[in-house]
Amino acid sequence: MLDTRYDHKNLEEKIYKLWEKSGFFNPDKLLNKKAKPFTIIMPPPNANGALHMGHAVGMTLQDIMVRWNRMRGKKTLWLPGADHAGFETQVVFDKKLEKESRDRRTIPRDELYREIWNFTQKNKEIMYAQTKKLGASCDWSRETFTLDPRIIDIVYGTFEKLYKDGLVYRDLKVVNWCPKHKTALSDLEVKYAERTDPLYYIKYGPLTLATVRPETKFGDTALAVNPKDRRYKNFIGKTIEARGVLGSLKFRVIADAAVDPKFGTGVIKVTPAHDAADFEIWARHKDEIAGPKAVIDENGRLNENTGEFKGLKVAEARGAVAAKMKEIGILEKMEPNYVHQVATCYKCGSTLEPLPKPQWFVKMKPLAEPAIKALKAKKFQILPKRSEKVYLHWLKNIRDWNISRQITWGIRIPAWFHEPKCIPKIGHEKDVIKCKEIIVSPKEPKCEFCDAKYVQDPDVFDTWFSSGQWPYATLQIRGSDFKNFYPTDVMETGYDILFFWVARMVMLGIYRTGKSPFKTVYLHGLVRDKDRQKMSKSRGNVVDPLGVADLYGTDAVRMALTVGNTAGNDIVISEDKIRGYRNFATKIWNIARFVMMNEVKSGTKPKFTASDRKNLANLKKIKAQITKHLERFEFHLAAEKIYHYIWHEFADKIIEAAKPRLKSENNPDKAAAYKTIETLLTESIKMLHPFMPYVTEEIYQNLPNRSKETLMIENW
RNA sequence: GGGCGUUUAGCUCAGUGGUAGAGCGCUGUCCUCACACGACAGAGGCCGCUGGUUCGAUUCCAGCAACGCCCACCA
Repeated sequence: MLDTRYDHKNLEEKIYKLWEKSGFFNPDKLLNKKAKPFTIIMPPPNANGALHMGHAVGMTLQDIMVRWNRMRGKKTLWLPGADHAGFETQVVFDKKLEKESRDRRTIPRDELYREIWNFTQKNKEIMYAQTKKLGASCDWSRETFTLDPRIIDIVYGTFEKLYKDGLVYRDLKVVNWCPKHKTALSDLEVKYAERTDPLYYIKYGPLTLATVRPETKFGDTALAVNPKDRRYKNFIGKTIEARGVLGSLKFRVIADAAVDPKFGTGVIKVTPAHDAADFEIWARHKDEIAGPKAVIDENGRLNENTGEFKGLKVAEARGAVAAKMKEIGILEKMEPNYVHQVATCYKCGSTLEPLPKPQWFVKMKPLAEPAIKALKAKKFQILPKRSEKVYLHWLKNIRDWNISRQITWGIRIPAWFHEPKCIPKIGHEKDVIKCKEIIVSPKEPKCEFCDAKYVQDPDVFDTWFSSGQWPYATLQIRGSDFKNFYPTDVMETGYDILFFWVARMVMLGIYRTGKSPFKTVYLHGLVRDKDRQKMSKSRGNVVDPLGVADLYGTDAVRMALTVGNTAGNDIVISEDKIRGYRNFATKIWNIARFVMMNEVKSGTKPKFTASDRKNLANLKKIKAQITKHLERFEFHLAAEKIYHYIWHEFADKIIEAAKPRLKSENNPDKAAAYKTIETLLTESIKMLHPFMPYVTEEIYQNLPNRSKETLMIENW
């Protein structure tokens, strides 16, 4: 006889092992080879820490879909993995180094790489153990790390193809430079913050202009006005003489439509080295004005082009330069409270320094077009539906993607630069002009014409460039998986990475395979604490999903994360809610206990009453409703309905009504009462299994007559 | 400057063109032999505001307000 309490602590591990041993996590074990596939590629968690509640939400929803489809007889593959998470992991590891008073830039590359490798492998194992504890029924035989050599091969192949197709190029642009992390970032990794700064009005000879960044004036190469601005019509094309902080200067006044006549005085200074917009203005007027002249270095300090200000940090230099301007009488006025948006690093919040740097860029328009078409042609859908508009808007306005990162951790870019010295091979003295400056190749190239070495680009890819290829890459590295499981059915992930990851998977997936990598994208919300705060390590409000699972059982945590959780909306988690579903686990456990206690051994032929038949028919109706909810990705409604049915219909009404009949002597009526609740129990735990797999499986294992090895493979 | 979301019971959230739901909390009675992590009974909501459509709106439409989020090279 079962105990009065379901003992999750001692049973969960045992049950998971039972599932693993059964082999049914692997779709190849399925006997029906003609079964339709159902595939989910698990978003690989970053191997730089433990799983958090957000992961638990994703794992739960994915496992619900996977278990349900497996029970429906589909050839179900859920492929797990882990992400090396380039920049994110580098940041975590840099902090660790900082605590040990070490600096990544002074550690030999190979050594540092090995250290971080070991760090991620350790984290990976912890994460996998946590994933198992959450009950995830994924196929561990296909587990893949994003730095698997076979994956890197595919990523390199994509880069080479993009290069050949002219969709990847190296160019000098003003990029988002984080002076703390000392790397460029993509536009998506920029977080704009509102700041209140002084707006300085500075005299440039006869003209006055407004700027918040007087410290960059040493890099000015021109002044610009709007071509339609009548006030300055006579200045266009002229050169004006101005008194500068370091002596007198001459600037040409150019006309460019990008200048807003309503801002400040309608005149701006053009500083191509330290402002992306100015850089583009220069690009349009290359023959008229000088190009980027850097005055700020990678550490965010003024360089040798700034005279006495050399070595000052940008923030310090600003006031110092302004003071000097005031002293020499070129500071006309200052508005102290100018509110504007400043680009900051999404990780550390440092003000980003726009710096001119040669980087690798992906040309996005040609990749975005098919991704837009695919959605419009309903090749895939995004839930919630409203995020489709967000997706389309982003793709329509997409800009080229900087995929170079100046860090160690990641997949090194397979590009090689020709050494400066060029000693021709004998007989090729005239050919050396044909030596290629850059060669894209996974292996070190040799020059045909000279003995120069090629040196590999020290930079690594933006992680999202490789994880953007995850669905097809993970399937292409193994036998006939690609043929059997691609395109996948569902991509389940958080809405916060719609652009970072989902859109890029669609673009790269279509580019390499011709097909969208998935049919449905389901975006879940962010998990918040009871005060609606976003959970984060820096806030210190993270609830460890494994900790509460230890307390109340994984099933309770999963159920609490499912009920009330709708696509695209944030979810608030509280211990009270989890405790409530722990009570539900106990309830279903005791229902099972009651049914088993009242077992009527077969022998007496049951005589079903009208209400027995009604109850059995009603169950089918409920099940059809649950099925419909699951088909529509309404996990919250399905979970709530099952909960309500089991507790308030099955237990409260049907079982209560059956009690007197079960107390009578052995007869056809008693047999019918038993048979009815036995059937309802079996069906209930089947319906509940995708949501609360452990307790239902344990009940199933104790059932007097079960037909399958595990509940996991019962027929839905 | 664009776009989006939310506003329903004390709290956190589901839901619906026609008597309003869940978890936790609250009140009362029961330690009745499945379950006190329980049973039964109950209190508690002008379903943000204003207009419109409709026989009828919390649900559809428009406007407004509050809170929140995303996107954006106005220096």
